[in-house]
Amino acid sequence: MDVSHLLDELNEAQREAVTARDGHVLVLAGAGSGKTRVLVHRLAWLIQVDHVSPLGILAVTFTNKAAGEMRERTGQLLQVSTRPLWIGTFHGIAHRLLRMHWKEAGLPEQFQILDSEDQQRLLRRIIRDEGMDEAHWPARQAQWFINARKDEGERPQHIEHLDHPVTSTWVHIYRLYQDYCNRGGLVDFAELLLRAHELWLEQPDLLDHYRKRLRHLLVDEFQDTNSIQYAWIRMLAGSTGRVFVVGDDDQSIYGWRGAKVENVQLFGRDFPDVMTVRLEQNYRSTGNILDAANALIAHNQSRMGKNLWTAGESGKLIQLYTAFNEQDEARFVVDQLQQWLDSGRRADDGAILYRTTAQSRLFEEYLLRENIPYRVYGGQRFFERTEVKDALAYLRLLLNPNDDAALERVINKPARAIGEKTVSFIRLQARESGLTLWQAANECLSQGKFATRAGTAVAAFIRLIEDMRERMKDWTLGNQMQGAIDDSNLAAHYEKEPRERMETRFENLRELVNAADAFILPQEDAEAGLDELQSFLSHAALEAGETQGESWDDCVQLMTLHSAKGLEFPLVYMVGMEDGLFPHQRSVEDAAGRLEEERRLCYVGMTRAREQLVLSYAEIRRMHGSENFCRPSRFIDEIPAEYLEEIRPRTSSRQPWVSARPSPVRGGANTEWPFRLGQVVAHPKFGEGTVMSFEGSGEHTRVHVNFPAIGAKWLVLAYANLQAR
DNA sequence: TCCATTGACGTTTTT
DNA sequence: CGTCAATGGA
Repeated sequence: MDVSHLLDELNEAQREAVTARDGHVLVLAGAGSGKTRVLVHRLAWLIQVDHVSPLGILAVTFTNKAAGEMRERTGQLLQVSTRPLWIGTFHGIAHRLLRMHWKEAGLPEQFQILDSEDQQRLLRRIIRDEGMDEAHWPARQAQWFINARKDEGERPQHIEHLDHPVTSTWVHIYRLYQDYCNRGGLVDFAELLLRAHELWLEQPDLLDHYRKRLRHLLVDEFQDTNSIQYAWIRMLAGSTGRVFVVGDDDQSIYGWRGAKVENVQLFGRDFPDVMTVRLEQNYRSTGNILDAANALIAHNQSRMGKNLWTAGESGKLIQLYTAFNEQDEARFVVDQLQQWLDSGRRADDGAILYRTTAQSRLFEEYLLRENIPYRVYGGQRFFERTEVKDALAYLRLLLNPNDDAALERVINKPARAIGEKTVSFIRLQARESGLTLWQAANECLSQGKFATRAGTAVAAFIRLIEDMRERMKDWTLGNQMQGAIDDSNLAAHYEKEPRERMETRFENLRELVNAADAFILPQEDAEAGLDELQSFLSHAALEAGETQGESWDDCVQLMTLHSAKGLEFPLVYMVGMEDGLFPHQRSVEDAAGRLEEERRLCYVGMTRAREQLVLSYAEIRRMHGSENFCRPSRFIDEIPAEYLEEIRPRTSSRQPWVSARPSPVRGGANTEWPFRLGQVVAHPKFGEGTVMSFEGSGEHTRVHVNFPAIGAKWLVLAYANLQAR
């Protein structure tokens, strides 16, 4: 068979990976080195050359977008249907397994997926019911604890150090929460993975079946896998499966949410005969950008090592702008973008990348003022909107009235005289008898435990749900959706809101009905035994949809560095390049490789740029209400000067502060600061440290000093007794 | 039950 | 400074 069309468009390293004959393959794919291309060609190669049945291949990604792209491009390349191929996200695949084997997994058939908002609300509820102080035991932290444990594959009984009072409290909450979920048939995101893993652990026959069927496993973004995902892959592979993973340890930026870069190294140890292929030729950026990025990332100690190169030109130098303050920074970026547009380039060629979401505000303001169209990534997704989740909660109750999360959400929405008092009474009953809220409410009714008015209201709600279920059981999904919105009279609830808000809500509800109308039960969901409604609800949870229906075309792109991963733009601004902001203070303080992860984030940002990269930082930034004197990011210092071109602010003579680069900032006209930023000072107790910033004035002046031994500390200048060195 | 004021807090995000 | 959630008076 002629396979030249599969190989022609690949370079040597890519070809080596795609055509690997046996064993496992680890592809270390640098930024812009054609990672997706390799994955897609590998799929095609397996099918067309090795004649592997598409049914025997599983390809896993992290995001729905990546999964869709892989399926799409594979279809284009192969010119055959990709439907039999199992391509999906870890969560999507775990979900499908659990649907097919709900009995073996110990789940009710109508189990529902809990998104993180649902999860947090449920936890807040539990913590309150326990009579615990929410300020001391925030639901957010409980959520973090539980998900982190689940990501490590741990159940409450597996967690040690129960003698530690804080840990044991969280374990207690974990246990209560899991009981709630089990009673109501609720599965959170982490639980999907953990259950899927346990399913195989406890059902060797089932595992064996899948091992025999799925001989080829492909994993995208391997550096982002967490412990349970890695364990899941290992288990499925067994000793017969062949695993092909693609990743880049230098682009691992999700350690804080459980990703384990170590898995990249572990892979070579845990799997025998791993062939490692490095993709280092970059097809995206200019030489200068790549050289600068290489130099930066070389400062990381723990890496597998890689050096990007390009056959293209070295291109323009990286521009560095020292802004007077954050307004000046925004003004500079927006002015330059305007020039870019004036020169005939497109707005969506440009991207502004920042470390924290809050930074977008000022740029939006200036872009708006200059009438430059822009789009902010992130933010709320369609299926996460309040009104959408409210309407879906009614449908969830039709399927599974024991869904406490859904019931809590809508039992009094719109107001139907079931106030906090009645609800907490039901909760108490449920807790005492180990029932779900729905069961407890029915119980209370039949035993006449409610006061007359409350009883009538609760009975009416129960009847509402049961009538809906009865009436709508044969309706189309779209009609069910519309019916649920109408019968519940949700509109009454939003009508009390401000006009504009109400209108958006109604608009979104109409869109929801449209989405339900247009929904086609996917074949794979049908195979897993789902009906339309179940499938629709699962989709709503697993792929929350586009951020906005907003027009996508020709807008400047604003996003965090994290969300920029995987994207590319001709013109990239990395703004707020200041120590404390980027790298973020929290990452500098916590030890344990956090700084290296920040550096990787910087590397990710730089390698998004195709033609021109612009870095900027502000000398003074207002944060949390007070002015901060900033030091340029250490990452700027790590980029060799030969790749940088400094752009001076307009008229430097008018400025009260001298630029921090190359010489450090000086107190200038202000004599209140006896030290320079970056100066080494000595503290009687903490030893020597570096001055990072000042805050406040007069006797309130505080100074931020980084002590190598103990970390960074804020000191009140008047008391600290610091000596210059 | 509702809006308005107050207060706490202040990385990163997908599923 | 700006946001969000919780509290409390009408």
